[in-house]
Amino acid sequence: MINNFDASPNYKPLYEQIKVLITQSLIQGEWRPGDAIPSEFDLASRFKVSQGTVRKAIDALANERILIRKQGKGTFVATHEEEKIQLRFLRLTAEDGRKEHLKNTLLSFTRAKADKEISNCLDLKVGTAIYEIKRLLTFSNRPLIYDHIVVPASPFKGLNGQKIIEKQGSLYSLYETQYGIRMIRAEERLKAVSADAKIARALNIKDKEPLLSIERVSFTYGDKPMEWRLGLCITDNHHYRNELE
Amino acid sequence: MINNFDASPNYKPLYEQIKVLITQSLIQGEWRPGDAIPSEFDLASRFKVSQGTVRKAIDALANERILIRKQGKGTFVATHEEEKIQLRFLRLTAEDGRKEHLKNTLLSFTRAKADKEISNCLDLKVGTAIYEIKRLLTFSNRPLIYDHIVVPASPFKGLNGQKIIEKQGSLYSLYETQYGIRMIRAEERLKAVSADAKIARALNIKDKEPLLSIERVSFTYGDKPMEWRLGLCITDNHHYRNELE
DNA sequence: GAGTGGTCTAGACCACCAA
DNA sequence: TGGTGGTCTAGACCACTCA
Repeated sequence: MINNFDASPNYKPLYEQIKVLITQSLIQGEWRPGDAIPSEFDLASRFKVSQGTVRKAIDALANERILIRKQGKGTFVATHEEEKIQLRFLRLTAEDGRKEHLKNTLLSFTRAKADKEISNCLDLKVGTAIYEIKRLLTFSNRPLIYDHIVVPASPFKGLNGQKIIEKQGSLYSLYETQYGIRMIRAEERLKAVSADAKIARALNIKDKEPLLSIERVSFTYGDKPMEWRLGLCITDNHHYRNELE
Repeated sequence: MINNFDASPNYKPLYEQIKVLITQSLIQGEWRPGDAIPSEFDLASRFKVSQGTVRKAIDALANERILIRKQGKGTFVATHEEEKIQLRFLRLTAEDGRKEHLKNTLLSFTRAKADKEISNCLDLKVGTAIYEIKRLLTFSNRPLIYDHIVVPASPFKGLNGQKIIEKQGSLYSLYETQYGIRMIRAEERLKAVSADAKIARALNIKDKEPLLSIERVSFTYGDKPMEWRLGLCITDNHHYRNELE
């Protein structure tokens, strides 16, 4: 670790370098989701910097919700599991704000090859093996979301419909517990669309009813895209909440 | 400024207290949008704390994009004006990502009294005077958004249709330059809806076409709600982009 | 009580900017 | 050259957790 202030034209602050080193350990699986990472002083001596510098690197990662600090206990690799709101990325809320019972129904699970569009989204070569999942999400016994999900096959080797059915929770927690893959952020594109006949039947609504279309690409450590999904949502009695800053 | 560690049950870190003091100066208009605030050392001696503590308070405010740091120059009160992307809160993007020429057309400007719903959203008493604005936003000569905007009248005394027409840019920059009121964050609720006859005519589309409905409440310093708006957007060739973290 | 993260200070030096 | 923000260090002490 060299503090090369003006030596190099692409100078990076020490704490940024530490941040990269910690991220690399996460990518390599040295610490898995839910694990405690070494204390700030341990990391400081390992990287030969002061505790304050390690602290600033961890601050940044904690801000991005990649790490979770717990006073008196330690710093932990974030998981979807432990989040109170089970579904971090699910922004759909009932108009009256009440809690709802969530259920998901698997419609299909297939293995396929990436076409041009998918390979572009997930940064794969055309023809790479992928898994495709279609499912229905039910809120308080009413189907509200039709999901179409695509992931590359190789990092999720052995994934199958049975596993998805058994694990009744979020797919993201399945990714973490079974494959050590955590999604750290996602990009979404929202549109209003009309339900086509097939979707309308699945969601038990009329043809042409307006649906909120949510296309999402999720990224894991190192900003690698790992999942594409398209959700079609009934929003007559629900809304997608968002906060702008 | 007292470092009352265990003295008080509702202990707040010093830097949080400093943050509140700075925010109060912003609310009271001591520094207006675009102004430089005093240097970290000046604030430190004013508040009788170390420069590092002031720094941490400013860090937090800079993260919330309330202040903007400029190395070598100073720290400034953020403005909508200086943001490259003129319309910070406008998330609508063309499918192909190209830049578009924006224009807005005022449909109506009226003075009215807050009903129950509005007074609830804006934290006003029922019957408080408000201004209502209806306008059309045009992207590259095609009308894409029908906006209905409500603000309380008293903080925006003297606002009228003429001013809105003259200032062809974002309403938010008008609020800042004319009234010193800056919106620091907003909450949105998105839904897919069907165009009713009136809206369809205004947007030059067929009845019942799906529209993206965006209901937004914007907040100024001290988290005070100051504007309600409902936007109805055509999304056949555009999408609302969002990032989840 | 030992160990962890959280706050606060003081001081050194670097990078950027303007006059 | 002087002033500003940006980085880094070292050390003190507080708050929380657990054995």
